[in-house]
Amino acid sequence: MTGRRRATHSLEAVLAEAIALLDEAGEPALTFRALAARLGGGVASIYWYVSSRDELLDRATDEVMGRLLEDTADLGRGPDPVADLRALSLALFDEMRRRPWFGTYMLRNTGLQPNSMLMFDRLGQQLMRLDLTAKQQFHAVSSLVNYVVGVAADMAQPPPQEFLDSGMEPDRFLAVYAERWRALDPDRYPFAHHVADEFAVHDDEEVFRSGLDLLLAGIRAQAGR
Amino acid sequence: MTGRRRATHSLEAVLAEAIALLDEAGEPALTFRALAARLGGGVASIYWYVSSRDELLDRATDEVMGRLLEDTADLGRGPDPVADLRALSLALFDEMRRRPWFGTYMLRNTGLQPNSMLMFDRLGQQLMRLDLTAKQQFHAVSSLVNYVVGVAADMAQPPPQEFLDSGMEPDRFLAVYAERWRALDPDRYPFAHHVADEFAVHDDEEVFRSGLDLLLAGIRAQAGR
DNA sequence: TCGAACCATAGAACGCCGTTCGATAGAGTG
DNA sequence: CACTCTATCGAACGGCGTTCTATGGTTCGA
Repeated sequence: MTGRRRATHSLEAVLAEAIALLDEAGEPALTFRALAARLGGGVASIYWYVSSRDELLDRATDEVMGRLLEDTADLGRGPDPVADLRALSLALFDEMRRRPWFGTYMLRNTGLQPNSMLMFDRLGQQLMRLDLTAKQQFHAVSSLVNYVVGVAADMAQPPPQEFLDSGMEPDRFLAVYAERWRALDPDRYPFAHHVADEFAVHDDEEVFRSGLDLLLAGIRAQAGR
Repeated sequence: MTGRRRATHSLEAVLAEAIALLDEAGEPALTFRALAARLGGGVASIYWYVSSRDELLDRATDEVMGRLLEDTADLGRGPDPVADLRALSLALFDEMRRRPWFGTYMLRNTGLQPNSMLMFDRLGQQLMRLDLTAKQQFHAVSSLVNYVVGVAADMAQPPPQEFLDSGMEPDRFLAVYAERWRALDPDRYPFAHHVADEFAVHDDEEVFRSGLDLLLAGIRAQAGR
């Protein structure tokens, strides 16, 4: 009944607001001060739930991965393991495009988050259905995960400051870059000229898929089917 | 003849010391204060040569890429374009393993550094020797570069703090992780158990090569040779 | 030889960050 | 009611990138 003088939090609320902050403005926007302001409390309170910024990012990442696992729970039971591998990879990639910070942090994370490990295992389980040695399976999953995470992290980079400042639409953005490719010395950069038109109209997801399919084709060939 | 009262720098010296700092202690170690101390001058002086920390990293990265281009100038004239592609990719990967910060920054960098662009073009020139459409060529190079940079960045992550603190040798490190895999619930993590032994003895470079060869096999198949 | 113009250097400060410390409000318990 | 334990918070610390302003040192025309 007396007016509340102090805010009250919970780990769930902290993670939820942290993820919201990350989604809205990217990784650099997640500061303890911004987070505290959102929670309506003081900075130091957050340390009750989380012992460092790194752990906060860790937990946020694992939380998102957990949701992704739920959303894709049905993938992995199809007749063709390679098709399941593809579907899972695409789901992962989609999430990383939706949340650039997610992919970037996956890359940094070397630890053993429960849900990331579960995702790794689900991919591996598909490989176990193929006729490959354990070593081949391990290599295949590693390559695949590294490819997905690496490419997603790469493509998730925000456009340089100069474009954010100019308020240009993202579509024009590619065109401007293609123009720069064409402006290069053709003798030194023959390939850039050769593919400038492709670059100008390319779709990141399609590029991702084409590399993914190259990898999957290789895996399929190794397994002899 | 009179004692020098002020330090004197140059862009070359700034870049050289910055690279030395990065090589010795990684990206976080590159601070303007540490760099100024090395150069024997004040912090603000560095801004005469470079307008921000980002530009400093940019220039350092491009400098390293320039040297790498020189060192590998002979690659790219062999009879088999795919073999050249492979050799270039391995050279890139090696450099990124030697300099973790280099790979990590390549990932972040979306801009148009002259030497990175040259490397991209040299890879692309190999693709031009294959019988593929421009679109296929563009996709293939993108996939390849993304794979190399992504995987290298992933593998370049330093071991977690707990290991640095414990003073454990890097070899034991893998073994400890493998032990953790084995300690997981076998019903929830069947694949982790299945490949724990492989993981315990794996070699990052071999894993990289196996994925690279999957990609290259796919490209070769596309080109019909 | 002098002084103006310019290049390069640097000290000090600003604002932001993650993190720590100590105080304390409020809920639960006898 | 007193005691304990949980959770909250204001204030401060040290380090960071960056900026401002002053000034040392050099060059060069008159």
